[in-house]
Amino acid sequence: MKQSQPRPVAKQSVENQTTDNLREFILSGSVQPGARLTEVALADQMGVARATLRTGLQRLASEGIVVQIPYTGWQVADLSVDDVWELWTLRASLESLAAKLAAQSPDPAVREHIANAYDALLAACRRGNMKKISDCDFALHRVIVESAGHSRLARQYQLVEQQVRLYIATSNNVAEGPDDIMEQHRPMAEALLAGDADRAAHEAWQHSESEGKRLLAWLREKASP
Amino acid sequence: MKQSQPRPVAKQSVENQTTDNLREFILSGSVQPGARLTEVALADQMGVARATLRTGLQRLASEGIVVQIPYTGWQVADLSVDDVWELWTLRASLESLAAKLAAQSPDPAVREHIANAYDALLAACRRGNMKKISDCDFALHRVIVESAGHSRLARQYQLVEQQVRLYIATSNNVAEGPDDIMEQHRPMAEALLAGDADRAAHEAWQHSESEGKRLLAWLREKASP
DNA sequence: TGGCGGATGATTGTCGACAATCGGTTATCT
DNA sequence: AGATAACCGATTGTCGACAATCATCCGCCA
Repeated sequence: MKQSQPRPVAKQSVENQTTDNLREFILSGSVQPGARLTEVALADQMGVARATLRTGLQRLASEGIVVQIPYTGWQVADLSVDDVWELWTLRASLESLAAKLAAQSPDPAVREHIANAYDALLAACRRGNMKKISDCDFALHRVIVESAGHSRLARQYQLVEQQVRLYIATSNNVAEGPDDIMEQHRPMAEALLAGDADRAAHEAWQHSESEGKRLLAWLREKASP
Repeated sequence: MKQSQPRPVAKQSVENQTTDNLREFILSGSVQPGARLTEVALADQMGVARATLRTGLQRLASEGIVVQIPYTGWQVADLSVDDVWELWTLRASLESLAAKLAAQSPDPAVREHIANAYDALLAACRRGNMKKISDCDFALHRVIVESAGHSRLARQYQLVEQQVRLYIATSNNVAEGPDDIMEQHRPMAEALLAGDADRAAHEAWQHSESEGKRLLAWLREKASP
């Protein structure tokens, strides 16, 4: 019986806990991009010393989530349209590399995981449940990145995703129909399942690029009413 | 007369100075990969409080230059062959994106800067001065990355370069002849100067990949005598 | 009234001291 | 003699206090 054992303690320094909690707080959309954060208030709210909190803030600054204003305060990063373009092109480049490496992988489990994730996306699209589609879309991308077997790539991808999430959590994303989503993912998924590395890289780039272009067009339209 | 004015003070916090000095110290090869660093000794040597030094170490940890061992000490990052592969593939992907964006740039100055840097590399190769060749090779790559007009890309490229430099500064790099270096850079440079974005991206990837493969082969041979 | 300089409050930057943890050594038990 | 537990020194983790900086406000002068 599992209940006969106490739960193991997940040891984590206060610095790391503080950093993780702060990151989650910001990425959850609880504060707006551009919002000012002060060490004194946050340290008080989080029940830690200010120096401990500074470690967290500096970590989040290196992740691009906050910006340090010396002697004045900190701000939640506010992404311009150019910033979004940079993040999206970077993400596309990383996805392209991930797709190439995943397609090259000799491990049959890789092919299987990607096929399962793609099938789940197709099933969600046929059911038309947009929340489920979004989840499966995200899951497919994550499986591809994890299948690349490249820890730095996965880490960079996560950092870029975080920053994109910071922006999108405070904006309504452009909605798309299930048929479009299926069609967009088909060439990339086929290349991946066929083990065609160059085509997988190319199609992953095309997919990300078209997605990014649509988002940028929407942002520009929103910025000029 | 310039001498009639005192030199302006470059204001920089002690935290940032400490971080920069520490980074330079490590990247200069003064300490070996895997070497243990302690906060007490470094803070004493650098004449700052330990907490100030911690800021620097944590920053360098996020850059991949040092590794934190909780309650024990810090280590200069020691790159395995797999690490080098990861850094090299990441670098190739970033260079490929930079080449694509630079080739797409409508600004004629971009074309001119790349042409100048390529000409300098060719001239150095004809003279056969290996130090000069190395400098021009590096300069060409840097011009391409800067020409992409993508600050995050430039930043990521620099971070990857730093880590590669950490490793190579302590190893003898594989020497290559001037003719080979000229030949390797020709397809990429031609595509860039022709404004052919897709070919520039492809050739940049090919160039970086072949360079990385040769380094990895050399490392694997060195690891098994 | 407008501009400039100084003061002030709010914040961050830096410091040294105390608390927590780890790895190695020594002592004790079987 | 080998295994285990306790101890200890060296280090990092965390804290609160003092120092430095910035932006804003107020007062003064032309």
